[in-house]
Amino acid sequence: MFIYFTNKFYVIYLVIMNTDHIPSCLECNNKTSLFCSLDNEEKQVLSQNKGQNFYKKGHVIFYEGNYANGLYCIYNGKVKLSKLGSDGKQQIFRLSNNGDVLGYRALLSNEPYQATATAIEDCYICHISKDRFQSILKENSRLSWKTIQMLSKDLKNAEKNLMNIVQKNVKERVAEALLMLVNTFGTNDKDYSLNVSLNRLELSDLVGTTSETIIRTLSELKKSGCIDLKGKKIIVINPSLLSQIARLTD
Amino acid sequence: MFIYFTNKFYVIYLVIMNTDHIPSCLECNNKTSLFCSLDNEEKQVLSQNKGQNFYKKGHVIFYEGNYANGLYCIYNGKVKLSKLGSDGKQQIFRLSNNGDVLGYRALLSNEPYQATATAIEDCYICHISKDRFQSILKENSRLSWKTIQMLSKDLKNAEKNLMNIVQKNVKERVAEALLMLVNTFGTNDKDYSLNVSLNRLELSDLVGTTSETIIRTLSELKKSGCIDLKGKKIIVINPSLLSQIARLTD
DNA sequence: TAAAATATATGATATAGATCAGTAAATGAC
DNA sequence: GTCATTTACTGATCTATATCATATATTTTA
Repeated sequence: MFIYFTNKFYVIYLVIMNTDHIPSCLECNNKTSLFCSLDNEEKQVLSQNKGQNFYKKGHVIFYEGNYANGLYCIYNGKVKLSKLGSDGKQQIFRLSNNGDVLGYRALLSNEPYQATATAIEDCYICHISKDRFQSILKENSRLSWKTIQMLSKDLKNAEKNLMNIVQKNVKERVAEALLMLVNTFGTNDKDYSLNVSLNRLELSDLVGTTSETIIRTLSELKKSGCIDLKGKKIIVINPSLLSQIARLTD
Repeated sequence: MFIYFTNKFYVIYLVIMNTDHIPSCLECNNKTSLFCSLDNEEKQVLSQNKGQNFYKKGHVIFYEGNYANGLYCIYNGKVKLSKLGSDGKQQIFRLSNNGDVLGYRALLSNEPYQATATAIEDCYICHISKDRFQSILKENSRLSWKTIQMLSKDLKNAEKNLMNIVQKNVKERVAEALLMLVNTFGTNDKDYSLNVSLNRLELSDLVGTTSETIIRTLSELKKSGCIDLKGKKIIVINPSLLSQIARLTD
């Protein structure tokens, strides 16, 4: 249950999936998590002292510069990881979904978070204590292996992003980002629109440009028949044309 | 011994540090390598079937797109890791020095190399077989831990690079790159010039710009008294001014 | 519902840095 | 030492995209 105050009224959100209902790691239904390879006993250990929190859309899970005392694991929801530049402009590094783990890089290298994690929709997120994670990590070679795999994947993506931003123009990058969003979050069953709510500013933070340029580029892509725009909603009509524009096919 | 052919003559390079002289991992004098935490027995295992090769400046150690069947470890020398964009322009991701490990990301995630490794000076590089590395990795939690640390560090750098390229202008990026080069490779004892030989094109590939722009920026930095230029050699005179220009102090 | 606030869209202008073109200097061949 | 090749440098344009300004549409508040 979540109480939300406006100026004169207060509204009680009665959310169907309450934090009380987040199960132990043993019963977690996310099938792609870092911890899926653990056996029941280890999952039990991991679950001890597990924190479970609700984050409303727009709220911050952790801030750049703070120190990690644990690991976040998204039970349900979507999160953006971004870093604020000295000129106030954000850069989004990664978007995370159900089952994804947050803040592990900082925890592993024992440094402050170098990015801020913000809920881009209402989220239920578990918090696993540093000690429990590290004790399992030291003993369990499957978990270290999975951690290594996860880091490798993220490193590869980070290098690919760098490459893209240097070598591709905005239109190509936007096209690629849209395809990534479809891949990561899928589309709405009813109107086939992208299943993430990112506004134009956030899209520009993801692509590394400005909101005006994103807007112009989106309408250009609409004209060429790749996508359709219904208000802030984006519908990918022709993914193969998009991937051609993104130069993913050569 | 290395034989080098020119048009009409052939020259015999008699190199003082011959490949025959690369010791087993047990006697390796690199103190910062990934494998330093291993005990003698494990180092012995690692050394079995170890390949040892000489790479002349400019020669390629492995190519983007090929599959890894092992791990490279620099005994002595300097290497650049770069990726070729579709327009023919390179991007340098990382520069490696004595004791550094190459190609582990591809090995760990069992994917083709996504970057090309090229010697930027004459190198002696060991090659450790995939099997031996992975068998030790599975058993030895200290090695997995160090691997995780290494990946975390690289991931952090990759994200920092992305941030820099989006948020900083060329002058700031050049200043930062020069400081990084001093940090990583140090300076020549005689003339205090940078202890790496990168030409202007390679510098531009590192910073993510063109050689003309690098040249203009270097001469600008020379005018403001940060650096001095002697031919292709670069001498950092005022590092604190450089780090101010790079906006590393705020 | 209307009013206010916020987000999206579009047009005009500015600019960092790429590209093109050519000269000068350094390096290497023999 | 001389010629040839490569690399460094300089100047003149050009262009993608940021920035500024303003209008329109959508969402939120009450």
